[in-house]
Amino acid sequence: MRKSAELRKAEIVAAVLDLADRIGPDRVTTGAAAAAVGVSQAALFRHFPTKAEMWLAVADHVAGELAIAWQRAMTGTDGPIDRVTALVGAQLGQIVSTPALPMLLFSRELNVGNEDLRAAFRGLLMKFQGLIVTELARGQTAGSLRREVAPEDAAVLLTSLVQGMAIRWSLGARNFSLIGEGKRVLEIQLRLLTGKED
Amino acid sequence: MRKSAELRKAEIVAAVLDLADRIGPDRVTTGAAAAAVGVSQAALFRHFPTKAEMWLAVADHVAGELAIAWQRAMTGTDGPIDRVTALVGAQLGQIVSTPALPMLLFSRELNVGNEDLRAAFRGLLMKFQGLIVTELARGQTAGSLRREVAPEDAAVLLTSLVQGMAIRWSLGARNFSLIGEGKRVLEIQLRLLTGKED
DNA sequence: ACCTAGTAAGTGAGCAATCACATACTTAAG
DNA sequence: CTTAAGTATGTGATTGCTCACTTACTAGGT
Repeated sequence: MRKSAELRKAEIVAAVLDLADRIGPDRVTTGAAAAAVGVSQAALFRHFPTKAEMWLAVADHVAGELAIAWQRAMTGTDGPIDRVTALVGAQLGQIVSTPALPMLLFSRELNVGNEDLRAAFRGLLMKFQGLIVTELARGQTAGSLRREVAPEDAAVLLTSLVQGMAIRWSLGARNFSLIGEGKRVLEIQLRLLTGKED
Repeated sequence: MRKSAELRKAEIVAAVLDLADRIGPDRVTTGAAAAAVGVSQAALFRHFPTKAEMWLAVADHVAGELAIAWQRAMTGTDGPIDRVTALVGAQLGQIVSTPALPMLLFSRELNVGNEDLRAAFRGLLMKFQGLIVTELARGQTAGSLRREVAPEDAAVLLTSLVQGMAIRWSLGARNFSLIGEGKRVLEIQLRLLTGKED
């Protein structure tokens, strides 16, 4: 069947993400992606000049989805601590709906000899970290975060938590709710950071 | 030059780990590993029947090194909190001396269709987690860990910290001292967990 | 008529694994 | 102590396979 290029590209990107989750990013071949979409392998190269460009499109898509989720988290909440909770929740939600995300971020496979892609993903991580630091700093001046912990260090603890939970979920046959468990542990960490004993 | 099989195997394992770090585990070909050792590609199959068996030997080596490091951490310290510090420090040290470790542990590439290897690495993670939980539980009965945090949850926070720092170090061109920064952030987290304000 | 999305059939490169053969060590007999 | 047989480690060439990417050609939409 013939479809518009835009639609096909989106289909391909979705298929690549799905395959990356199931078999690992580096095992995603052009043939496998094409078969998942239902076209010939050669058809892929109508839409992307090289496989590397295809991955860049995937990165673009992921970056867009993350930006939307972060935006929603920021506008839907008041107060720094609530915002941090929402940001972490958004991140966990994105991981659940795009389970290949941790592997894409953490596997060097894709990034070796693909500097653009590497930079794209690193930029995403740093942006998230930056949002968290900003909110924590705001929280500290408002008195809701312990004074003796630097916002940067607290942000490291929180982003590590997301990564740790994601990896645990990814490796461990996904036998628990990432969002549920993540939020539970996040609350523990936030209680430690705010000093509240509620 | 001719060498004993034992020596060669060790050389190959070391070369594989080095290559895995530099180009990514999945890009380690038998040819590349052989070249790194200085023998022909065919020679590899004198020492390992298949490439998969070669990776199992790598896993064995890594597991041995980790076990030694943990053992040293446990016997060299008294008191639960010091032991946790030493265990985390040992883990960070192993990552520095075997930088491919996080990728091996967290990348699904190698593990898909290689269930033995996957099980080997997952077992290592669980063993580490178990050691931490045990020490934290001991610390809690001794009163040095806050009562309201379950040892399992605290262990998740601590192992996540290791993973988060390792990933940050791995992605970020290694432009900081993993051990130095890791221990600094670990101390912050431990202060939060113990409730000590020293 | 003309572009656009598609295809079938390649091409060359890189891969794990095999094979026939070579050369260094080990061991046991004379 | 020498030497011949046997074994352990190594090699170059090759095989069968998969991959990204190309080329020549085709059909649907406007």
